[in-house]
Amino acid sequence: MSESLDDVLDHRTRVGQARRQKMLDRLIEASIMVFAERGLNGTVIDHVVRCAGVSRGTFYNYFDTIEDALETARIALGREVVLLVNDTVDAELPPAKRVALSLHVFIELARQHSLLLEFSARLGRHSFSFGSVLCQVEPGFHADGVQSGAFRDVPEELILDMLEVGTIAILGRVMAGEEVDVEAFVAAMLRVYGLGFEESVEAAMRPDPLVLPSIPDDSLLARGSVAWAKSHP
Amino acid sequence: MSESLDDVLDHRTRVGQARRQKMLDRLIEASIMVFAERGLNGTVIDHVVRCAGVSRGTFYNYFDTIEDALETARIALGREVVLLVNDTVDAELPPAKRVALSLHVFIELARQHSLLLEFSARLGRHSFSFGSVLCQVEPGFHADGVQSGAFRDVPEELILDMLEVGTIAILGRVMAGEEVDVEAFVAAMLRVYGLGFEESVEAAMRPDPLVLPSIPDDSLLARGSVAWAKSHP
Amino acid sequence: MSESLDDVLDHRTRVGQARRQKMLDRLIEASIMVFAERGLNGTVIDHVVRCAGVSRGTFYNYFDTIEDALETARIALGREVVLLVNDTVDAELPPAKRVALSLHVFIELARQHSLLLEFSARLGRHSFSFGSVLCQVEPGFHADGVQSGAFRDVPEELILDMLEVGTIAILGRVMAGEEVDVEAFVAAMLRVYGLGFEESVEAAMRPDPLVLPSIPDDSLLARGSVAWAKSHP
Amino acid sequence: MSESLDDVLDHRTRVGQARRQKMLDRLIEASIMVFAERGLNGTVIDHVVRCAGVSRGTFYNYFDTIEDALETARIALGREVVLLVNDTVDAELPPAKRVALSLHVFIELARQHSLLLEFSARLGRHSFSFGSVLCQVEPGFHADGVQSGAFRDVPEELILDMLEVGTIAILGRVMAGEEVDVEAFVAAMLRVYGLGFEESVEAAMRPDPLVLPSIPDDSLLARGSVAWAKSHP
DNA sequence: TATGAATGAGTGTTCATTCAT
DNA sequence: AATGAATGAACACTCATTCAT
Repeated sequence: MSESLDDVLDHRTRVGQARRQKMLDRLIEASIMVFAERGLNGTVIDHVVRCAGVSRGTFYNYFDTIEDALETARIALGREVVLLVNDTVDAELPPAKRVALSLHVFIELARQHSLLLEFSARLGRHSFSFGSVLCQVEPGFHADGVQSGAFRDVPEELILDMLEVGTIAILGRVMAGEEVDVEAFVAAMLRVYGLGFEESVEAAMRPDPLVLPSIPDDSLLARGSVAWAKSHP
Repeated sequence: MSESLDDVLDHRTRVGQARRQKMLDRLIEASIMVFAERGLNGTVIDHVVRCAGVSRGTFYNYFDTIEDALETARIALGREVVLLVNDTVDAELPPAKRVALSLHVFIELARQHSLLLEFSARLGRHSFSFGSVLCQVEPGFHADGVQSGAFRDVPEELILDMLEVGTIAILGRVMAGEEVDVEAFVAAMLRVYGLGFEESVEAAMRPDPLVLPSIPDDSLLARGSVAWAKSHP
Repeated sequence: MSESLDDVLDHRTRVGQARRQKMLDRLIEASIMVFAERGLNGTVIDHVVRCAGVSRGTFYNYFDTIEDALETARIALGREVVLLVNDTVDAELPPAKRVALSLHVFIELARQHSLLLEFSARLGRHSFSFGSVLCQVEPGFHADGVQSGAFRDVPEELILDMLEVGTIAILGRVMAGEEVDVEAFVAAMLRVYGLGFEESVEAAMRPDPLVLPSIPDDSLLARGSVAWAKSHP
Repeated sequence: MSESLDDVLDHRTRVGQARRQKMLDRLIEASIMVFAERGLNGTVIDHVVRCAGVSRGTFYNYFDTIEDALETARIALGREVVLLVNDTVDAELPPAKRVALSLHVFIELARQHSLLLEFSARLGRHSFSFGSVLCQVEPGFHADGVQSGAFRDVPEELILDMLEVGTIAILGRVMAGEEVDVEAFVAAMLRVYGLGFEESVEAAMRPDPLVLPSIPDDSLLARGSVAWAKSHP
């Protein structure tokens, strides 16, 4: 019936932290949108705070620099994407199929969410990259593939580099509205892994239908896409 | 013994044009150096004019914006590199060998001229790219390769994209001082073209000794490297 | 056995006041330390509250502005120093001796407590001053000295000015780590009072040993010095 | 009848330098006025540029920081004052008389030019000081005085300190509109030098009439005073 | 054509102050 | 009374661009 002092303090602490987290989310969401729209060198702190509808000073309560905001945003968005891709790709598939499917899912995800597409394409290596997504989804994956004979012995950092910059290049073309032969790209990536031509083409085929992960309503991607749609009619 | 008025005017015009060209060269050289050092977003007009030893106003007599200066600089430097690579690579070699050799020459050229290395690696796709070098060296090359069966039928823009961003990624690692397995990279690129693994490894081997083009003393690369060496001891 | 309502309220009031006083002391101590460290224009409210380990808002419950905090701090510290000096200087000594001894004690006190030294030297006339110390220790002292023939008839505010700014200048040199001839300074001050050269030199001699006041453990100076020592190793 | 290229360049150079010097003077004059009005911590770059009627950017073409502007201003104004005082004080006078006269002239100068008064009083030791004026007017002066027996052997830095902070204190009172006994102050300063009381009083007497230096119309002091008068009716 | 001073919009950063909890 | 997040005015500094000489 009556609260102790501790209860009160605890309550305050909890409420305070929740509010803080909420503001942080708001800023992150705004950062993602602005960076997606204007790229790394086109966005300034003012854009972010205006998009978030908060004051200049508030930004500095959460970040030190605009790069810091980007860093935080890309980590948050990257984590979500990793989980989504992870949910979709069956761990039992053979390595080449898994790489191919991951790529297809990631690219299709970007196709369907311009927010993600523009964020990735415009920030390039300053965004989280498909390479890092793959690494986080399955560390040790490349070594296993080599050992099982699915892949050839190609330096891992070379593969990750090519996956990363290759995906960025593809997304750039998608963003530009070009027709893109995604299967050809995926096949090329598999050949970087060491697959032969026919194998690569075979494994790169896109499943039909391509099953996409379901996106929680309160995810950055969902909320961001809604806001994005409003401002990009 | 005496000159006509026309002669005089003509002489003046010629002298004027020569002076203008000289100033332009000076600004281009300065631009290359500054962009190589500070990248796209780190360089401002002041850096260029101070490096060239001219006044602010002069810059605007030759360029509209700093991006304009970069554009001019990359075209000039790109043209030189195209010629150099062209000089070195024997047009009689089989297609895969020619791609491989071009890549080796280009990368080695960059290795030996930090100016070129840093310009390419730091500017990335804002620099001229290896892809465009290859296109200019031999347009129609890819189609011929496909027709002759040397390459498989892979979309040309995909290949050029991968060559471009792949080379940039490799140069980035070289610039960072990392050990880079260039042959593995070249082989991967050849597999993008559709070669099988063994063929790709075979064709990607770097000739020993690798013959580099001789660089004219009055080229941008030569003059720039000298100036570069002075300021980067 | 049971308390009346009045008793309860009274108790609450007393407890509340004690708590308030405690917080005030904490803020004053923090203010002294921060101002000693960063001077008048280098310190902002945040420094004080962080040093005191309280929240921003609390500051405003006790002070209106940062200058207000300084004012309160200097008065509190000034009062302590006055008492300390007063304790040490024998009221029976002849006037010149008393001035000289006060100066020696004050300067030595500052020498031994960097907190006091830096607070005084860095804040200058925004600190409490030796002049005001003397005034509070013995009002009417100057007039008495003149009447008794110990001092000449020199405008009192002139003397206080010179004592104040002179002491600050000396402390500045001490803080800077210079060798300072304190006796020469004291003699000069006595000559401002009107003493002849030889007299001034004679009266300015520092007693050996110089007896310093004992500093209560719960004084600002003692507590501040302990905290100061922790943060200035 | 015709100019050579060299002549043209030379002319341009001279014109350019003259213009630059003029703008510098304008900024210095504005700096002096603003600092005199608002003190060290009250003035910001905007005040100076608005007072000078130029743009923000222009300030940075001449100074790095506001402190830099102050430094430049104090040196310029200090130099003028040194010359003025120097012009007035007869080098043949005995040392004590010279010190006394210098002080009288300086203080009277400040009295008659509020610009100088407020600049000195408000900036305190951040202004040029009387001590430094004296040093520049006659280096070696103190040592000579000691050797000739006019002064006693008192540490020179002590004397300069006292002259400096003492003069500032006096000017502060003058600025505040108080009645100030300047002769008593001068006498006190002479006693710091080691003079006996009667000698000090005798030598400190202000000549009547006190001859002041004539101030050139294009001096900072003259121009500044005119501008000052306009804005301080 | 070359010069370089002047401009001012744009941006980052600080910090006193308010206020809901 | 204590907290600390939010605010926004104030200020420093940069840099592309213009223009008189």
